[in-house]
Amino acid sequence: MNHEEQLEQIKHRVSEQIAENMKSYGFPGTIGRVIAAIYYEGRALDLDELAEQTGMSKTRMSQVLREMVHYNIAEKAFVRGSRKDHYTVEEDYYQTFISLFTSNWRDVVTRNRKIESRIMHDLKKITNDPTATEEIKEKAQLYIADSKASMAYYNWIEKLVELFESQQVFDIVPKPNPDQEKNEVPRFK
Amino acid sequence: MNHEEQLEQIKHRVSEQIAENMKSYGFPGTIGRVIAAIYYEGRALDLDELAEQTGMSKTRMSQVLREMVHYNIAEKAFVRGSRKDHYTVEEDYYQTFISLFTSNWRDVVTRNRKIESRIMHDLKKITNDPTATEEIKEKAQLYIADSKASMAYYNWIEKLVELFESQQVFDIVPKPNPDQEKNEVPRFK
DNA sequence: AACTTTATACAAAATAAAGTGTACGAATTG
DNA sequence: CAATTCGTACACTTTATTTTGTATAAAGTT
Repeated sequence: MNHEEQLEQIKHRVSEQIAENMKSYGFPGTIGRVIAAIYYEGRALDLDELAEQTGMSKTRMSQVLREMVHYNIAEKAFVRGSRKDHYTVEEDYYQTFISLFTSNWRDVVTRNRKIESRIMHDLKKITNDPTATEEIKEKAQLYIADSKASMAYYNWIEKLVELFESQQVFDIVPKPNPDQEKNEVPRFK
Repeated sequence: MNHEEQLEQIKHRVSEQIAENMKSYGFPGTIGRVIAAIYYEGRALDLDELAEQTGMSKTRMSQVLREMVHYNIAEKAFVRGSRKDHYTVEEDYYQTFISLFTSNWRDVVTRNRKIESRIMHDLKKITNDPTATEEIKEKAQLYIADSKASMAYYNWIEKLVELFESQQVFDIVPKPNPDQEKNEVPRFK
């Protein structure tokens, strides 16, 4: 294996590594391959190019990029002279990490608040029902307390999301070595 | 549907809700059902009881509980007079949240450090190879910079894990309403 | 030591998720 | 306005994960 091939192979290993990380985080590995492809090309790619680079179908690219846009880790880039959609990805690792988790957590909070409020409604109907026994009402009261505690917990997650999204987290846990390492965002290629 | 049944149905909805959350976080939904079952019973349960409560096979319970112990969200509880394994779960939502993510992130950091160090080794071999062209060496040098940046990033994640595990995160994002809500840990049942 | 009881390894089945190919509608071009 | 290009909806296939059933090993009991 010559040097050129060795470097290609390393690109491939990095790509797979990122894919594995995405899987660990509960996202499709293909997201990782897309990130790597765009990183290494160093420019916005269109769906055909991405399909080519990742060895996936164009259909799949369409799906994955939509997911990535939803998670705020990719965005359409305007490329003059082409009517294809081109995509760039967030190039700051830290930001990608933050976006993945915060958008996920935010979705969870939204969903759970809806469910909790419906449950709370049903429980209150029981505690206000004159035909319900004392025993039942007591139990319902306990569940109401649980539900309130859950709501408080979702508020906490929301606050946590804000800590990350506001970048305040970097005041608490600073990015390492801002002088020894390059100060700019790490870029591939 | 009578009141008793309504309360049962709410338990079931909460159970499914937690299951969905686990799926969102990239973990099997069954973990959520186990948490709910033990919460609602209010005591350590054995594998047979858990299988019964969650409607899963005993085999699956064995697997899931092992996973949960690995993620630090369940532990074996000693129950005198029984030789079955009994399990309790972490009852503090916040702690469960923290454990799930930190153990996951920690695994990612460990795995990636190993891979990066192997990649770094291969790249250094190229930069030190007298038969390699200048162009190749330059490219390798760029990849080395990338790899260093990645390492720094994994250090950051590790620090983030420490922020959560040390409970310091609660100094930054406090648990809400420590007086209005009950001060103790929320408990089901 | 034979008999239970319990947990889990292993293979197979069921379910869920990822990925593909065709087809169609919207936008663009000639 | 016919022809082309592009993205994606939809139905389908493939692959991966979850879950089960059987079999076995380890530990406890008689």
